[in-house]
Amino acid sequence: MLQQQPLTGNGPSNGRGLGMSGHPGMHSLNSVHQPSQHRSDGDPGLEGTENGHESRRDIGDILQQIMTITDQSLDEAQAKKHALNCHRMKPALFSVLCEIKEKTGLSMRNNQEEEPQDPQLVRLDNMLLAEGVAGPEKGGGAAAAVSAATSSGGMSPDSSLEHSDYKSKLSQIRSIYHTELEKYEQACSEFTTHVMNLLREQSRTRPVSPREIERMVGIIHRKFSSIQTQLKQSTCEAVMILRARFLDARRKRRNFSKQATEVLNEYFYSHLSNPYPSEEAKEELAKQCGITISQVSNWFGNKRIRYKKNIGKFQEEANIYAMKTALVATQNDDSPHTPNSTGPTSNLNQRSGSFSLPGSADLFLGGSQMNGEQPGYILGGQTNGSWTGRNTSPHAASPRSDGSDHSE
DNA sequence: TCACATGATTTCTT
DNA sequence: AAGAAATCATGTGA
Repeated sequence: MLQQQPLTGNGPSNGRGLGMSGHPGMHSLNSVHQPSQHRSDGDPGLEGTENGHESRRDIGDILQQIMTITDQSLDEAQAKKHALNCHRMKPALFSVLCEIKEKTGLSMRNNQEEEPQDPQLVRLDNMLLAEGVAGPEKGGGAAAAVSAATSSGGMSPDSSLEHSDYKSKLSQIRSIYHTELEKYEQACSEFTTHVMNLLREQSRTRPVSPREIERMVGIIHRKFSSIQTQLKQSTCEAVMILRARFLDARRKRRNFSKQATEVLNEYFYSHLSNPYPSEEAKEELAKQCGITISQVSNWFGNKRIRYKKNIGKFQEEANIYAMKTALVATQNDDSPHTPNSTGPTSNLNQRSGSFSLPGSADLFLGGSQMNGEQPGYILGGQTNGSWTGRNTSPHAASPRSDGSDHSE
């Protein structure tokens, strides 16, 4: 480690002090602490004279006063400050400080670099904007979240309640955020003004450039903006929690509408030999039922497994849908010019092309009661009561795609 | 409150 | 990756 230089010394090569030549009082300033050194360097200066002693005492006093100014009461300090301002040595001190500043100023200038905008802050800002917390009052994330949530399960009657609850909570967060932000901004500007006033006042006794004031303002703003970042962070967290809760609430199981279940059941029972809707059919069903494709898939998955597990239980339901579809088909037969306009499944039938009309083997459920026994004819050739011949793709090997699936 | 229905999720199989 | 099967969690009606 380097040996620290004695604070009071000029240093081995710094006999010139801090470039104080030309200022009559400066030699004395140095000599306050090191009179013996100065006396021996042959510089006549002011030493040894009455005047010199007096000046030395003056400067010493001034420095002493400056050093102890923080220990004094405000009134006392104010008085001292006034005295200092009026002191005859003040201009000298001021110009010394100017010179020192000139020398040290270079390093300060290098610190003026504009900091790039904090990416985290940018992210937070973007998020708050997207969530509708920052920026314009309406629309934005609230609507987006609501639509995202509702798209996965259709709009149930009470969803509007939850929706408004979400919105009110979000606007609560929003108002708190804006209040706090305003408070911070106000505090920031108050503090900035205060500091600027202080610096302006100080500029009477020490050199304070406008640029320096500007720099100080920048520092204050950065400090306050870090507080604002924290506020933004907390707000984002609150929004995330609210949103998660809202979406969780939406995720709660909700029975599909009667009409949706009917559409799905009609498809299921009219394709009983191969109840595996294609992607296209799923899409169409989803559209008709106001649910998502994955919900259609879930429904068919559940239906297949539950049907298979307890065919007897579903027999009645199967018959009802078979009759229904048969009725629709009969009506279609009666009015051949509007063949696809009657039932919910007509579109699907048309779409898939091979889906059958009345008399389809799928619909031939017969009147005989199954008593819970496995109805082989319902399940077509898969007499083990399972469609799980998944070695053939359900879609590709659609039983009626070749018109041969009439055996049930 | 309970049993059952039902939509969703998870794990495993093909 | 799609589907089967098991399971979970909630809705619903008695």
